[in-house]
Amino acid sequence: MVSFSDPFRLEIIDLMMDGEVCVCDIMKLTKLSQSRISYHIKILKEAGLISDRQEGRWVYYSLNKESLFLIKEWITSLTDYSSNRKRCCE
Amino acid sequence: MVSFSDPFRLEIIDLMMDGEVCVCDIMKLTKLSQSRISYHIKILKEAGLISDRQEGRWVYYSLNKESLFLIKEWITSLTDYSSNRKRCCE
DNA sequence: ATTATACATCAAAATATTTTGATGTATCAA
DNA sequence: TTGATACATCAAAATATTTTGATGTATAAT
Repeated sequence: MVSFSDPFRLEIIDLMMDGEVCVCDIMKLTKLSQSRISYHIKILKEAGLISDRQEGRWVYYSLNKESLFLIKEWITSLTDYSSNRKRCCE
Repeated sequence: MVSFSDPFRLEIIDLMMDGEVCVCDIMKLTKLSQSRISYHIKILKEAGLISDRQEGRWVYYSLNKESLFLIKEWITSLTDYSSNRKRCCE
């Protein structure tokens, strides 16, 4: 969740919408430097948001649908639970 | 989205799960200082994630279900769009 | 009117994150 | 085996966020 906290990471996530991308794809599409992209990729990966698959010299990254689903479930739980606490500071 | 980026904000959000809370509630439940809480509240508010309602000296905060729903929709759009891009760097 | 409570805001300090540029590793092609 | 490509990693610098403690504002109780 905390790894959503950077606008460039959101951009990278958006790029993965329509499938796998490699760092070089992201470079071309965003004009970010390679090490900068690798840095953000690493954070997304550590958060479990993306998966990787190596193929020769390339590493293909894609969204981890399962972890995105878990986040949706968390958000749902936030709003579905309902009570009517009114008082405060008693 | 970017405002989810702090663990204390996530904690505050969780406290709002079961309804309205005031800053003093959050103080008691988290042991964070008042100004610290106000700071995070402000960020959540600016992001549209929470709504506020004043009642006398108290300000009651609650989750903005609509904005949470929009985030869920965004996440859904990330995973629902599907193609089979395979090539890279051509 | 005075005091207390609830919360907001501010500037400075503390801390954390991000960016950069260099270097490292693995794979592949010639 | 040499050189090029794709990407990872690192340390230092740049930048951004967060925390703290003080002060400010509004409401309400005495």
